[in-house]
Amino acid sequence: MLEPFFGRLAQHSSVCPADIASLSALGWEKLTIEPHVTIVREGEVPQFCYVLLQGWTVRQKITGEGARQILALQHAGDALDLQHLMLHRADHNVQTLSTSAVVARVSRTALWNLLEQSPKLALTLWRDSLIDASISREWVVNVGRRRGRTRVAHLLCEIAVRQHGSESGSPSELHLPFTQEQLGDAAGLTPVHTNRVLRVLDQSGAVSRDRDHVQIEDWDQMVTIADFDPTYLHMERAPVLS
Amino acid sequence: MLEPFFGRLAQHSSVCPADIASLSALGWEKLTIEPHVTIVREGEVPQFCYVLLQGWTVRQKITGEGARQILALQHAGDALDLQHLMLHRADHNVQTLSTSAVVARVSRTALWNLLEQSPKLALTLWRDSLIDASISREWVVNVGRRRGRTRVAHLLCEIAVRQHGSESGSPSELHLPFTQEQLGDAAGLTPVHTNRVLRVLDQSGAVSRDRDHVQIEDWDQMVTIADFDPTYLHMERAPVLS
DNA sequence: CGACAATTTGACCTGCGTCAAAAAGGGTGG
DNA sequence: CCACCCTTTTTGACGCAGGTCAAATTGTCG
Repeated sequence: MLEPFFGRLAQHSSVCPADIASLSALGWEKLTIEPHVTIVREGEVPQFCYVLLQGWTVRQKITGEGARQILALQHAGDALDLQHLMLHRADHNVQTLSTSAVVARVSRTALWNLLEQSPKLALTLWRDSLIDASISREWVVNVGRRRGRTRVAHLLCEIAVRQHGSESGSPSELHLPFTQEQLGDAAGLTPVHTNRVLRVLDQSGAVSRDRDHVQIEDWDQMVTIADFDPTYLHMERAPVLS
Repeated sequence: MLEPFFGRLAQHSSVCPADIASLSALGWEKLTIEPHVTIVREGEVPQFCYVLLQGWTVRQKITGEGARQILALQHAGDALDLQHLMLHRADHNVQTLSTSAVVARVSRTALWNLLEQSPKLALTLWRDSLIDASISREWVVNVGRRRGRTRVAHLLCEIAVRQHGSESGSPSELHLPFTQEQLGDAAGLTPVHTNRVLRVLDQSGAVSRDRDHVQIEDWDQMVTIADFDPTYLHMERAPVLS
C-alpha cells in the first residue's frame, strides 16, 4: 500500500528492508479524500500523519486579508505533514483541490514510537523533510525575486521534473489538475495575470495547452525562461557518510 | 561555548544532560567570521556544520538575473546549515552581512556519527530544522501575498520576537545590523521602495528610526499592519508525545 | 437546454521598479 | 579639525508589471 512513499524515500535514501517492514507494520489506514477537503487544518493539533498515495494535494495559508498562498505542491509518495510529528500545532493547511486524492494515515504516536527505536529511519524521514524545506526556500526566491512569466514557468518546470523524476527532462506532457487560479495562488499572481502569462508561454512556443493538459514543447527554452536549476530538488541520492 | 545553541534547543525541546555532554564533546572549533564572508556556498559539498554564537547571518540565493533574495535571518543560537548533514550539496549560501559573527563548527561526519547513536538528539535537531522550514513557509506567504508595507512590518515583527524571545512582545528596541537594501532583499522589494515603506511606518507612529536602531513604538499597530501571528515560530515547547 | 465554473479579453489603475541625483553619515588620512 | 571618499539614505520623476473590475466566451455536467 505504501509503495509510492517507499519509492519516494528510495529516491534520496537507502532504506533497509527491516525499516520498510516495521513502517508497514504500523496501523496504516487508507482513505480517499474528496475534492476541496482540508486534511490538516492550521491551528489544530493533528493526531495522524499522512502520506499521499494518489493525486495531488497542496500546503496553503490564508493571509489576514483573505489572499491564499499555496506553499507546496504534493504528489504521490510525498509525506503530507511529517512536521507534525515534532511540532505540536499545524501552522498551515493541507488540502485537496479540484480532484480527489488517496492517502494513508497512521497514528502520530505510533510513528513517533517507531522512530525512537529506528534511528536510521528517523534520519531518512528527516532528510525527506529537509528536501521539502529546500523546495520551500526556492519558492521564496521564485515569488520574491522573479517576474510573472518566469514564476509560472518555474512552477511548471518543477511539476514536470517531479512528475517524471527526470532531471534532464525532455519535453513532457503534464496532466495539470490545477486551475489557473490555483497556479496563480502558487506563483503569487492573480488568476487574470496567470492567464496572460500562460498565453505568452504558449505563443512563444515553450508550451502548448489543451484544457487540463500542458505540453512542454521546448524544454530548453522553458529552462531559460524559468531560470530553472533542479539542484534544489535534491533528486540524486546523497553519498553515504562514512 | 555552545550555550546559545543549547538555549535555542531548550526553547522547543527538552535536551537531556547526557546529550548536551556528548554534543559538547565533539571537536567544535570557534571562529570569528568577518563581514561579507560566505560561510557556506551554494553548490559546494560542506565538510562542516555551523552554529551561530554571536551576531547575524543570512541564508540567500541569487537568481539568474542577479537579484538577491534573502531566505532567512539567523541569530545567536541558530544552527546555520543543519540540512547539510543530510543533503549532499548546498542549495543556498549562508553569509555574514555588514557585521562580523562568531560561529562554532564541527565536522559533518562527527556530528552524523553522534546522531546515529543518539536518537533523541537527532529528533531534537530534526525539530529545530522543522521550525526553520515553518518560518520559510511563512516567508513564502509574506513575499507572495502581502504588500510592501505589510511585508516589511512582518519582517520587523519577526526580528523583534526572535530577538527578545517574547511572543506577546511589548514595544521593543531593535538593533538592526541590516541596511535598507538588505531588508529589501529579505522582503522582495527594491531598496528605494523599502525606504519609502519605512518612512510610512515611521510617520504612522508604528516605529521610530535612528541610524541602525529601530524602535517599535506601537506593537499593537505593528501586529495589525504586519498581519503578524507568531504561531509559525513555534516558540512554545511541544508537549511530549507519550 | 440551463446552470455553473473556468478561461479569456479589455480597459483602466496603482504599487512598485527604474533611473538619477542629492543629501547625510561615517571613516580615514592629513 | 578639516578634506576627502565611500556607503547608505532619501527624494523626485517617470515607466511598467501586474492588480482590479467587469463582461464576454467557452467548456462541463446535469
